[in-house]
Amino acid sequence: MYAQEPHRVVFLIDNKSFYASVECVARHLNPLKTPLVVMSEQENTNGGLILATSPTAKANYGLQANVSRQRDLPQDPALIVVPPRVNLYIKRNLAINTIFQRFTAAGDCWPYSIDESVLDVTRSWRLFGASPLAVAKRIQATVHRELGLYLTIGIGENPLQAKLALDLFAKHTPDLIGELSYATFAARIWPLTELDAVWSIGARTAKRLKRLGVTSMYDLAHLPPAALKAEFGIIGTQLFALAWGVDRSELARRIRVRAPSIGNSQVLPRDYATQEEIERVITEIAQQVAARLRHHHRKAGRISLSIGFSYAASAAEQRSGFSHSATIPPTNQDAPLAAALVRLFRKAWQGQVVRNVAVSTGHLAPDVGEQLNLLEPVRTQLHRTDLNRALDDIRTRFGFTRLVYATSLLQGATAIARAGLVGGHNGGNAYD
DNA sequence: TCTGGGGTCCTAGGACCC
DNA sequence: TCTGGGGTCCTAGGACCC
Repeated sequence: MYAQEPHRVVFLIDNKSFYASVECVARHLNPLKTPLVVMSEQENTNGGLILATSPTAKANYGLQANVSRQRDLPQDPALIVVPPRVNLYIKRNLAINTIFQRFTAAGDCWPYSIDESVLDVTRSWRLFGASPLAVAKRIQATVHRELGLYLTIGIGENPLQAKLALDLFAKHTPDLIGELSYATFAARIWPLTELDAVWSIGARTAKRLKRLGVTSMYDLAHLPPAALKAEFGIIGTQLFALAWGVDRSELARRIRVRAPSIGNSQVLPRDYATQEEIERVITEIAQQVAARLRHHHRKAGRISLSIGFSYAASAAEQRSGFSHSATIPPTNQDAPLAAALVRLFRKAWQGQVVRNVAVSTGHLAPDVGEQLNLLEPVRTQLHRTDLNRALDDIRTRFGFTRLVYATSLLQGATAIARAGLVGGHNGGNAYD
């Protein structure tokens, strides 16, 4: 019955407890045997946010559930707690993907996030082993030998199967490899009852499915497609395909981003009540976003401002905040961007106490030309431009936004209070 | 998950056009 | 305007992922 579907050999590879493992290796400790957590402590993280937990830390301290706060950590000096070095993780990610490209053509390897990649090895796996499984083991061994890191690998006949094999099986087996195929899909997936453990089903969708009487993947696969479509629209069609392991998307097409955007957001370290204070933050974030636009050689033709209220204000207002957007003459300059955002804010704000500010830009268009400045050696500036161009090329090719973090390596000292943070966390030394 | 951050995609109603 | 119907774009909000 699956004869018409694509039959590829797809690997979805991720790094076991990536940030924590990188930190272990950097300390000459075994990533699988060392209890270590990576904790980000910023002014607004309310004591500390846990970004990563090593397998041993999970096992020895009962941290199986998603522990995300410092207050949930046991007080034990044996548990190593370290700050994040996001720039170092980006470098390791690039090194890992360089290794992957020994096993595929460059065009068949897609970085998916800072610790995940998709490899289509349909055309190349026979060069490296007797079976896809053997090739997966060889990739694991190579990365472990050269970088000390452990890979988890999902194998499937399409990207969806590889992803589910990774999430649902590979992470729970000793060899850290999981396999799914059209032939095994039903037997392995349909018994699952924890629907929101399945990629693309979140808590909300799981709840709605429960209301429809769906308590397992089997139920989902056997609901009339028309009923799913009526309840969920296009998402319903996607859920039906999900339940049958069908994924007709081609990787190259899947990767293309339809509506790219660049933005920054912040949970404020405390409640902000005055217009002046709030607008100061909006302006700062606008400047940060404008700088990123310039680094990417982009201008934005559209801006969006999202304001999250404090909990008290949310309760009083019966809504958690507001979000508005506007089309603007394309720009990547601080002043017009900030002015447009402040205008949006004044139009919509009615005095509510604010805790979250998000600025996003879209309708991105190429910005041609780069103005050299007089303060830095020309070589430095040209090097920066080249590096940005290379990163832009990667992003254009792979379409994946995680790589934007890398440009933060280049931002250096700015007047912005959070300069040096990458994705809101400590970047560490770029050249570690 | 009483506040991390950066993203993408989909929906539904309204505006507007022919 | 006691008004048909199809199509597109815009916008705010929702959902999900890493």
